[in-house]
Amino acid sequence: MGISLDEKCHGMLKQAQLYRTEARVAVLKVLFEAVGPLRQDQIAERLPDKGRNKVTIYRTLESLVAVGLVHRAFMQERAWHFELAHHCTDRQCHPHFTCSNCGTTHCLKDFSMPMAPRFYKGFVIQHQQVRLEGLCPACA
Amino acid sequence: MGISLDEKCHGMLKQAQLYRTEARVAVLKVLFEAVGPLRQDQIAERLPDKGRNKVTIYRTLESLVAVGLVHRAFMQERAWHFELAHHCTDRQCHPHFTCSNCGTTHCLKDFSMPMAPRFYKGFVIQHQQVRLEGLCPACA
DNA sequence: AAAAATATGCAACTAAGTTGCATTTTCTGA
DNA sequence: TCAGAAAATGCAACTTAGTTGCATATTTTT
Repeated sequence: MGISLDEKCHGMLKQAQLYRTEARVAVLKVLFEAVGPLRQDQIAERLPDKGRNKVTIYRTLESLVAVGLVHRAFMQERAWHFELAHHCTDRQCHPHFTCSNCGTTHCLKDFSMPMAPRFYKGFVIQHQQVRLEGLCPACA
Repeated sequence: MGISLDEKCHGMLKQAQLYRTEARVAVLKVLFEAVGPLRQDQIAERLPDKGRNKVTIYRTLESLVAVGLVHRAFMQERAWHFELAHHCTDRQCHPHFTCSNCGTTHCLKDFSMPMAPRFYKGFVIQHQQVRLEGLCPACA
């Protein structure tokens, strides 16, 4: 048996040299359990402390993004979506798949998208992000 | 010598069965001349009629998006960015490149990104969108 | 040229996110 | 182990990006 989710979150915060606050641990745990990127309000409703102020949640996310533990995912919906960065490499974030039928978004964590070349007409390509659309297994 | 930009825009609107209004023609022309996706306010300031209401611009863009002449681009920013759809195929929008140094975004119109497979673990992949980051020719 | 269809502008509104500031919590080191 | 420094939290007020309802104006159709 490995370490608990709590311990894992504590370790991540320690390593990032961030204060271990209730809000940070709780937000990390929510993101660990999510199947796809979440908005602030979706995170809020999954938090144990229901009355948590939205400013705190935004600032918590901001601090986690700043140290690279969390990413802001695509924003096709007018709101930021947050997710753990642990399945992303330096050169590529894991791709996201959005079902055009049911609308849900999945992280394709173990899918490896072909990479763009490193150079193109004077552009130096360092990082790529991919968004896929189609039908999810449930709707296909 | 080919047809003028005006005539081109008129033709596009006719084909899409949209009324040919000053706002639509002007917005299309702005998008034709842009080097990358633009926000509503960036479009507004490039319009000949400076006092054009933002609601009109949004509704104009909405109608152009509805008929497929314009796309909302895949960007990492809080505001929507619009661009002509004429370099996109059914399976893929042309990729966007954002320079991490100067911040400008370029449409890589003739760049052909490798495609994702059509099927993956039960997902049917119909469309892909790619965002690249790195250094643009001017900053590299 | 009149009627029908559609687009425009205004004011007021909403959703998502941000800022300033006073208070509370977390960490550090004597 | 506790005092003080550093950082996080909550509140209220604000900003930005986009939307809605409705009266008026423009475009197309007949």
